[in-house]
Amino acid sequence: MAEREAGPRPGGRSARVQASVHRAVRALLARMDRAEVTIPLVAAEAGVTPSTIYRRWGELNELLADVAVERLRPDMVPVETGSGRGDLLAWAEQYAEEMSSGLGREMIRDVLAAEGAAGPRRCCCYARQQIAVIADRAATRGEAFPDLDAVLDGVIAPILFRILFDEALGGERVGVLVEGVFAGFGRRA
Amino acid sequence: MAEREAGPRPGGRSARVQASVHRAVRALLARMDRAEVTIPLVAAEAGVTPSTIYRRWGELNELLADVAVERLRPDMVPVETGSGRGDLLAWAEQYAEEMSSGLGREMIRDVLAAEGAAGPRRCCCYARQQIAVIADRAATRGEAFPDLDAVLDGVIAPILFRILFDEALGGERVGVLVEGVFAGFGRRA
DNA sequence: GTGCTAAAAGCAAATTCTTTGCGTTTGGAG
DNA sequence: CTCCAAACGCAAAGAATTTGCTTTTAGCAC
Repeated sequence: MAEREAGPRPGGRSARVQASVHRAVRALLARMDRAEVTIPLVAAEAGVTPSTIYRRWGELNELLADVAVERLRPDMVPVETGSGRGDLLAWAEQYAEEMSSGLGREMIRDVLAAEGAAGPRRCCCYARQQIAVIADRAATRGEAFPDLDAVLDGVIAPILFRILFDEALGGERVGVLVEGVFAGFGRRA
Repeated sequence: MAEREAGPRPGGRSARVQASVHRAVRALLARMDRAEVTIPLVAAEAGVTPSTIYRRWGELNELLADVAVERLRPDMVPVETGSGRGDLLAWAEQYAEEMSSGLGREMIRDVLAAEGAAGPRRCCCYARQQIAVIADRAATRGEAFPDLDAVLDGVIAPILFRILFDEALGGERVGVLVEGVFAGFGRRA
């Protein structure tokens, strides 16, 4: 946890530019189609020159991915329901809903479209961390809770797979996935 | 199944142009980095003018996605091993390996990066069809075989999720996934 | 076959985006 | 305070994208 975001020391000029560019991207994304957003537009909105953005991010995809990863970072701890299973179900349902929205889907695609695997990895980490919180709480209560990877494969993976490749899963289907993971416990290496 | 690919009547000029553009894309992709491929380059390689490509595909992403979907179409029936479980395992292992390769991963990302959900849907259909073949064979033999969606969620989804967001799964892990799907039978609605 | 038509391709100019060299500003370190 | 390296602005050069117009082509009716 040495790095914060993609920016250097906080407070410097560099950080201010990054912040205003990110803000500009969010503003543009809110009022126009993603296909119409261009770097010169973002630059104008942010009050910087295009070359600044080109030098820092290289291309639009990288910038959009950068912004998307930041927006995908969870901003609250999973709600507590009394049981690990309940926590996971509640969290997974909310996760599925957020990611299924038009904006959510676009952000995932932006993250995947960027070069390198850093962005996707970080998104994976976000989910993993949230689940770890739930798992820790369950352990504290003395409950059994499935392996982290089992949850990733059994719940997160299908949710994202359906959003990306097929049709978003409804809440009941998410519930079935959670049940499945809890039913299939000790089978994993 | 009224449409063939993305092209109009076969044999026309339109189809010839599409074929040569696709060929050009594959040729360029084979000898340079994807980031260096541009529409003017493809046009030159294909012997057409850039505006032809712009009018037909709009942007590079769409063209790359178009080519990628075609390349992702399975070109053979799943190998027969004697049991549904064996068939599925063999097929899933090969699928995971193909998709994990640098080229495979790039093609998936290209498909996802394009506008609209048609490309990803088609990829999903390809996998579904292949699994359906295996399931049908199993049914003919009188074997029990898990639900198609269970296989998609339990095997395909984790494979693709790991490739896209984390680290590709090894063959053993694929085997575990297949086992899991067979172990978790009638639980699904 | 001949001529007609609509769809698609070519061409080229206009526009917009991207890259790059160079000078200036800025925040931090000595 | 002074210096330095990193980052930014500016502007010109280079590429890509869009677009109006013309030409070609394949299919169809006669």
